[in-house]
This record gives sequence, structure tokens and C-alpha cells, in this order.
Amino acid sequence: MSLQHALLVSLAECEASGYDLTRRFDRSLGFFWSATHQQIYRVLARMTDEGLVAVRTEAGQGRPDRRVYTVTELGRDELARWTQEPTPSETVRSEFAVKVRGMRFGDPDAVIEDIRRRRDDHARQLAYYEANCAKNYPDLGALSADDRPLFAVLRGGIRTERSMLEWCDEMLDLFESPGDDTPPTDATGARYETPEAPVASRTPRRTA
Amino acid sequence: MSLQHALLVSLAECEASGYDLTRRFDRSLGFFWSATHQQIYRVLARMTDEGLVAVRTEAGQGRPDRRVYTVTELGRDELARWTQEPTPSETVRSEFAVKVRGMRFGDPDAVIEDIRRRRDDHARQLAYYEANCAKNYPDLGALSADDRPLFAVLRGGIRTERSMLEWCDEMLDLFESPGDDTPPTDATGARYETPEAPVASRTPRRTA
DNA sequence: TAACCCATGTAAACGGTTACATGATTCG
DNA sequence: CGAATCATGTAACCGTTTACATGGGTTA
Repeated sequence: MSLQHALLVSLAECEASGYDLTRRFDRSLGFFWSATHQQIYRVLARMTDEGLVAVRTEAGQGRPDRRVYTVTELGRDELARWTQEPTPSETVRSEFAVKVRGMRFGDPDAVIEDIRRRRDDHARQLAYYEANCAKNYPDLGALSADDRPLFAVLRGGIRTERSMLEWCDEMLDLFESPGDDTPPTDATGARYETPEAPVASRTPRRTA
Repeated sequence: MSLQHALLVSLAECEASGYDLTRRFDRSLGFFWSATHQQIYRVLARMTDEGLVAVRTEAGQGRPDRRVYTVTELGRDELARWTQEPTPSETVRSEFAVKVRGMRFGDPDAVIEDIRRRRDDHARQLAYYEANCAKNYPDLGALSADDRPLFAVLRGGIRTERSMLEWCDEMLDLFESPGDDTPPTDATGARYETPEAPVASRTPRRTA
């Protein structure tokens, strides 16, 4: 029951239509809480019934009308109440981790290929976040109070992606050399401390 | 539709009853795929219908009978097939991140308190994983082929927890000093490179 | 003219969570 | 004697996903 709160946060930042929200959930907020438009429209309808948001219809000429939502006072109260309650610990659910664990019961090479694909996905996402960060927060000393939470969340994204990327690399080192028994020399993995440079594709690794 | 696969992996490792699986999902596998016993029993029933697992009843004297599940050949095929298909990218869904982002619309101090609580949770989980790692894999050079996937997943857990812990610390630095405008001096956060030592509670920080 | 964007929805199915239920055994 | 453990389940609810539906406007 918390798409509700994600919507309240997004609408508190700026009023929007269901369609606008859908696009926001394709980027930005959506990197930390995904939702499809069907779900957004339905929850929005419920929230309107409950008085958490209010709608105003803007006639569009030619194109369909836009139903623009704003947070009501009741919605603002609910938002404040929600920030005060402790966030329940997130239930981890990683099909990927389960698959790695079960790789010896299937096709190990296919799983390694999967790790490689993931690795590149994380590298791409990391590059995206870092570009975003450099662009929007060039001067870390000048962070306004309003910017700080946004910046903090972005930093979380960066850390998560970097962590996943490094994990994938560690696994590739662990699995790609099945013959030779060189142990992982440094399990703490100090690579990519400066991640800008070496974040290209890793597919043709060690073959060239 | 993938608790199924988690159960197949777990049963491929060792046959078990629903109750056994429930306990496994409270630890070990459960750190990467959580499930309650109700769900496990239901999916197990369906999988039995579909012929992916087979049941054998062991009469318990006094206590209830144990229904012990094993993976069938069909189940093993399904497991192999599953490892071959690319894992869909995980939909991130972090209520915590959303709350941090929306903190300025609520009670910032309460959210900071929440971050502190999380930080300690991650420190605890990290310590648990690292003890587990040190105990089960004391000699990284002697990792058997069967151990490697298990080890890899555990390493993922360690990396994730450490990453979250460091992120929380970064946020506390960012938010705990609202008056003074000292910027986060090193946003890359090189602390806790050797995480054994400084992973105590952080609650009384800067007050003593 | 075909494909895509704008903009909104309905309906069905699936998966996960919470609450309820049973009953014997063992431990403090 | 009460609580926890062993061991299994049912039922209702809620949130998410996927498929289907509509219809005008813009762009290649």
C-alpha cells in the first residue's frame, strides 16, 4: 500500500496528470519505485475518493483532456504521518541471486552470460546516474536544503549500481576461470574506485 | 512466478518438507528471496500437481507426519531451462528511498531517525554475513566448484549490506549537520574499507 | 499510411500478505 | 501451566502485472 505515498511525494513536488506521473515513473522516481500507468490511474482514483488528492480537468484542444491532480490538505497530513512512521525493512527478492545459487543444477555458461549482461546493464545505469549527478549537482558545497534529499537518493542509486557492477565483476573473475585455481586475490574488490574510466562493455574481455 | 524456482533450487540442494523449506527461507536462501510458509505450501501443492516435485510421507510418531518433497526429472528439466533464460531486470522498489526523497514534506528528524535505524540494521546484517563467510569459507583458495555459487551469492549480500551501510552514513553526514554548511568532503565515501572494526551502533554519535 | 505519441481507462489473472485454525510435544 | 516448537494447512484480501480498448494528432 505504498504506491500511494510515492504518488503523494511526486505530486507534492509538482502537480501532474496520470500521464505525467507515468512518465515520471519511467525515470527519476521510477528508479526507486516502479509502477505502470494502469496501476497509477487506479490508485489515483482511489486517492481521489479518499480525499488525498483533488482533480481539475484541463480541456485539451484536439487531444484528450488532462486530469491534473494536486495534493489536498488531507493528503499533506497523510504524507507527514507517513514520514514519521518507521519504514518496514525491505524484503529482498532477487531472482538473479537465486539463479546464481542454482547454477550448478542448470547451464553454468548461460548463467555466466547472464552475469555479463547484468554487468553491462549496471555499468550503463551507473554512467547515467553519474552524468545526472554531475549535471544537476556540480557544486556539492552549494546544495540547497531542498536539493539534499534528491541528491541523497541519487547517491543511493549510484552506490547500488556500483556495488552490483563490482559484484558482477567479482563473479566473472570467480567463474570465468574454471580451470586455473587462482583464488580471488582481493575479495574486497578495490576496483572502480574512480568509476568514470573503466565502465565500458566487458563482453570481449580477455579474448582480444 | 518464481518462488517456484527458488523452491526447485532449494530442493535440488537437499530434499525437504514444507516446514524445512520455511526455516530455510528464514535464513540462507531467504536473504535473497523471502517467502512465508503459507505461500510455500501453496506453491508446493501446485508444483506437485504439475509434476515438478514428488512427495513422500514420513510418519512421525506423536508429531505430525512430514511430507518430504524431492525434485522430479521434470522439475530438473524446468530448473535447467530456467537457468538458460536471461533473468529479467529486477524492478527496484524502495519505500525507504521514496521516503528520503519526500522528507521535506514531512518530519525530517523522524526520517533521519529512520536512516539511523536502517544503518544499524545493515551493520548487523553485514556482521552476520561476514561471520558466515569467514566460518564457511576460511580458505578462499580451496573453494570447490560446488561452493563457488554459494560463496558468490554471499559475497553479493556482503557487498549490498556494506553499500547500504555506507549510504546511510553518507546521508547522516549530509543531514545531521543542518546548520553548518560543510559539504560532504568525499562523496565516494572511502570509510569502512575494513568493516570489522567500526560497525558498532551509531546512535550516540557526536553527542558523547 | 503506418507507426508512434498523447491521454485515459477496464478486466482478468496472478502472486504475496495477513489472519485464522489445529493439535501434539517439549522446555522453563 | 504457559510458551515455544513441530508440522500442516484454508480463506480472504490486496497489490501488481498483463492484456485489451479507444481515439485523435504528429512524424517518417
